[in-house]
Amino acid sequence: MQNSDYADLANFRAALRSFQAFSEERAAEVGLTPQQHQALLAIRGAEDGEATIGYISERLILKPHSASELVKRLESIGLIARQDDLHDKRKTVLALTPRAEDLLSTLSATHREEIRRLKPLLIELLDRFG
Amino acid sequence: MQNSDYADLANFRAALRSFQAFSEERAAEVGLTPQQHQALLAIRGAEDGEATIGYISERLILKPHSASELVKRLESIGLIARQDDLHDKRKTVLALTPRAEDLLSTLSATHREEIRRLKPLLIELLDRFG
DNA sequence: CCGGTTATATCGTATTACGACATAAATCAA
DNA sequence: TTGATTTATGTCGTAATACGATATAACCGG
Repeated sequence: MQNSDYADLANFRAALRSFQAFSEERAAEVGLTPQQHQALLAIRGAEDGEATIGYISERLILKPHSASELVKRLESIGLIARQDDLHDKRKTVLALTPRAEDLLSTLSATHREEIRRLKPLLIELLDRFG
Repeated sequence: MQNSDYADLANFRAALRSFQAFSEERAAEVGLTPQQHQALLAIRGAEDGEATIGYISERLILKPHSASELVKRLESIGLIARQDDLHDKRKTVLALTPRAEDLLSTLSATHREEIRRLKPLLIELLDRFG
């Protein structure tokens, strides 16, 4: 392992952090935490009826009860609506409220731009790993 | 903005989270938090004399006083050594202890493997953004 | 219909990044 | 040089949040 290998790793991590920092700022501008933003995105990107607490838990890699708390907060600020699953009454299917749709639409547009902007750098950094 | 655009974003974020989860697990296995691991990596990847509190702050995108606290914790568990900067007495130059070197060496090898493994997926996901 | 599993929820706790604030050293202006 | 400003680092109290432990209801196989 050479010095440059460590530098490659450090640079890759710094690029990821840069993206996260960007994302966190945009989210904060509309009053969301990063987790809240990504939960909304996970729900919006899911198939119909697929978005449950357990699904959020898988996609955000959280323990189910942590996802439960995250969803509770989102519901309390009016960004998520729950409806019982008809076939499995243990489950709660989640949907975005219109306001959440609006917020996420704006966030997603700027995020797509930022990812396009970072793409060449990320690919270059990835290529360092052979 | 189409459904697939949201799915692209959600899938990209999920891939990043997957990498972070991997990294967090490896770090935890050797008794480090993700931040501690990345601070060590930042120091190891820096040029000679470049690794200061302020440098950590920039690379990990933390407020300087948060980096100060992070470094304090690393010092207290014997992974970082401080030495005063000769030319600017405000600064503290940071160096890894031998034990930190060992830990980071192991972590870095597995991380390089994981990045190589994830590379095709990440590039495919990035390509969805045009 | 009973034991085991799954999905979700509650509560107390530990961690940690932050804001507000502080200090010392460097730098710059007059 | 002096005085003001900026830079680098540090301390303290606070807020946010993910977790472990634990709980409950619903589902499922035999």
